[in-house]
Amino acid sequence: MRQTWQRRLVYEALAELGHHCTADEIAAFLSAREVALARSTVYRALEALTGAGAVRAVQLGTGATHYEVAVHDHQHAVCGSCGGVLHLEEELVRAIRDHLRRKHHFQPARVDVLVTGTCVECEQSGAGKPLRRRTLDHVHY
Amino acid sequence: MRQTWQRRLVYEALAELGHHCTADEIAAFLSAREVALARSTVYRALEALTGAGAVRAVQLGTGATHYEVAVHDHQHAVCGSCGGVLHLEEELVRAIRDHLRRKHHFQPARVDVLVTGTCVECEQSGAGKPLRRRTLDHVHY
DNA sequence: TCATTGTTGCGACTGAGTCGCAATAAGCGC
DNA sequence: GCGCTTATTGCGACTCAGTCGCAACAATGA
Repeated sequence: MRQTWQRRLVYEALAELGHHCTADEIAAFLSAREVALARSTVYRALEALTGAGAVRAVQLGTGATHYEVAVHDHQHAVCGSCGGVLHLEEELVRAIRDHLRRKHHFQPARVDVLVTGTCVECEQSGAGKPLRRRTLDHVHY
Repeated sequence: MRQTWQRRLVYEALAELGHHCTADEIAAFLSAREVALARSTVYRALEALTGAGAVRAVQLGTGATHYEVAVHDHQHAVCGSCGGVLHLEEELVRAIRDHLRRKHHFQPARVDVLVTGTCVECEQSGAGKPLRRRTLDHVHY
C-alpha cells in the first residue's frame, strides 16, 4: 500500500475522532480542518486502510458503515435510544467460532456481533423514544 | 395491522421461496406470478410484517436487507465463496445476553451474529474466489 | 532523475430504501 | 349490508451510501 498524505489524514482523523465514524463524518472533520478530500478518496482510503488491517469496518445496524482504528478485536452493543456504543470482549464469541469449526467444519474468518437494546442510563431515565433510523451519535462509553 | 392481499402475497412469497431474500427478489417472484406490486408496497409490507413479528429482517453483510419467515430465532454464518447461509443455534448467544445484563446492566433487545468464512465444500474444493460484493445466492443448507 | 504504476479528484451513476400525495379499501359501528 | 374513518396502496421523485471510469498526478524503485 502506497503512503499518501490523504491516507495519513484519514487515519489521523479516525484516531482523533476516537470513536466509530462514517466516511462522511471523516470528510466533514477534515473539511473543518481546511482539508477537502474527494468523497471517493475517503472511501478508497478507508478501503485501503481496512485491507492493510489498520482500520476496521463495522456495520452498526442499517445505516452507513462505521470505521474505527483497529486496536483489539471486540464486538458492539448499541443503545437504541441514545445511540451509545458499548464495546464487548471478543472472548465472548470464542464459543461461536469453536462451534462452527467443530460441528459444521466451517472456517470462520470474521465474526460480527451486534447487540441492540437499552443502556442503563436510558433504562433508568425511561427515555423510550427510539432513535430515528440511520442516526447514531457514536457516544463512546 | 390491517390485512391486505398485498401483505398476504408478500408473506406467501417469502414462505414459498423458503430462504432469505431481499425486497426486490420478492417483487420479482411476484412479478413472475403476474402480480406486480409497487416496490414501496413490498418494502412497507415487509416492514409491517416485521413489526408484527411474522417476518425477521436480517443484515447479511453489506448488501440489501434480507427477510425470512420468523420461525425460531437463529444466527447466520455465510460462506464468502459460495454465498451459502448456515443457520446457528440461538443458544450460542445466550452467554452474550447474560454478560450484557449482568456486567453492563444493558438490556439486550436483539442480538445479531454474522459469521463470515468458508464452508466445508468450498474449503475442500479450494474455491478461493471471493464473491463479488453485494451478491449472495442464498443457498440454504 | 526518470519511468512505472498506484492514487486522486471529479462527476456521473447505481442500488437500496424512503416520502408525499391522491386514490383506494380494510375494518369498525350500526 | 352500509357508510365512515383511517390505514394502505401505487406512483414517481428523491435521498443516501457507495462505486466507477477516466485523465491528471505523485509515491516508490531502478
